[in-house]
Amino acid sequence: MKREMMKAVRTTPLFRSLSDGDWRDVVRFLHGHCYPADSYLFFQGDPPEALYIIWSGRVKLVRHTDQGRDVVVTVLGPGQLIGEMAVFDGRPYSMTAVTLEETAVVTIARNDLMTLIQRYPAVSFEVILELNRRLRLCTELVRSLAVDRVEQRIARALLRLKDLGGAPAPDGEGVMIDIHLTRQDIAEMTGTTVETAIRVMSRFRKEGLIRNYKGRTILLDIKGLETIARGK
Amino acid sequence: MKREMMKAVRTTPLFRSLSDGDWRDVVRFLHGHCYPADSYLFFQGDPPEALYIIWSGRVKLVRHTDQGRDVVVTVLGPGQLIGEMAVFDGRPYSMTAVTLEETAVVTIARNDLMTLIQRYPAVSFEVILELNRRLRLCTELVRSLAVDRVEQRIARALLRLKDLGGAPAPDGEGVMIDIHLTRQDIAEMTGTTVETAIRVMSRFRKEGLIRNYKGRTILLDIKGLETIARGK
DNA sequence: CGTTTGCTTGATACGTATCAAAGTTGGTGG
DNA sequence: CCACCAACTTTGATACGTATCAAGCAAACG
Repeated sequence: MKREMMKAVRTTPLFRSLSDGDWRDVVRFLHGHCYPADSYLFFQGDPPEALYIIWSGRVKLVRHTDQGRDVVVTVLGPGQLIGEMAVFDGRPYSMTAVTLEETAVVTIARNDLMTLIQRYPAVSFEVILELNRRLRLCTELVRSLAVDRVEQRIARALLRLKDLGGAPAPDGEGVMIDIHLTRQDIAEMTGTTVETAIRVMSRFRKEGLIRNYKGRTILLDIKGLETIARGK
Repeated sequence: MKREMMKAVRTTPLFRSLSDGDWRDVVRFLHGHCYPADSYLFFQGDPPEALYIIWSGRVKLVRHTDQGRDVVVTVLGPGQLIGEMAVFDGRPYSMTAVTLEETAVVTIARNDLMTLIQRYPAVSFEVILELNRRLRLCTELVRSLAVDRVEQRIARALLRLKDLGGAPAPDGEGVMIDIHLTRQDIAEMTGTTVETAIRVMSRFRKEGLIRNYKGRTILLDIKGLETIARGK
């Protein structure tokens, strides 16, 4: 089990370019952990202890407000990194990481990681690429929040989630987003309220764009959603 | 002049940890350029040619929409990098870079930069730190756009700009934001319209929070702006 | 000067938040 | 297996913030 987990992590972008010898060196620093659904990997403001690499499951990153309203900045899945930001600059985690379902992760302690990226420049470069990817996504999210209306933002969010956790619908047609998300999560991903998120999703359903199936959302008309996402 | 420019770049975060010998190697790849106000360093969608390091002046990064409305994702000043994202992953620039005033930059061609970061791991690490910083700012911007009202977003923007281009007011009291920004720019930084931005700024002025001076904004009551920024 | 560019104000319409209440679902224990 | 509870979803009525449209004004500029 643990061996299998490590093997999967070895093919992760972060480590894929290491030689077998280097990998044997690196693997000593890795630790496996498993969390049930709705548990916290760390909280916004905690000191940076470790980098997390998701092996299985999904994790949302939530940015809290002084007041009650939270924002789900992103949802991450297998192979992706959590906590890199804090780990590299040593400042507290800027978001809270919450599991959406049972999740297994591999961690590397901050100090060990710092050693590794000095020893293996290729790992460094993969980190740069990953930060890059995040920054591009984040920039696009900023644009969307700044100029799109709720309907467009939700359409975009659904399409993004499809890319992250899409699977053919277990019954009939469509692409299922196989991630446990509440309407509240959708609302927090799109900077709106539960009620509005529900209203929009209902309308999408009535228009045949999406469909519900055991608490999951199935996308029926991706072209249609893309049209809405781009603002008609 | 050019020598002076290079000397300044040497103290930039990206290169500060290089030895004198390494620096002599690096400096061969650097090129100086100067742009008047309102000129374009590159456009969103252009292939990534080079990394830019600002020596003097200010540059805004604008993300365009399919429709007309643009978003100013950030404003950058001396010592900061432009175009890193595209340069590292090789994909087109995700934003357009426009000078807000006369601006001098140092550039490194994409290929040369790739060579450098392989040769000098310390540079790699500085890149990671810079991407980190950007990502933190971008995340906070997302949060602000998602949950804050316009008034709060503008207060936040003013405080950020103060950190970037703040200087003691040339007359009387207050801290001047020494950057040429139109109300349109403010609106595009905060995801609102010119008219709304103007209304909010006018109210701030009437309440004694800010003041105008030769086309610049002077912050008179930073505590007050911080109170508004945090939502009453 | 006239023309452009940016600033300002007002009237109105629309999108979305807010508050309230009821319906639905899944899980738990009797 | 059913009853119950808590969490989540749904719908409606209303209020509020902000966009939009329109028009006038000031300053910069060739």
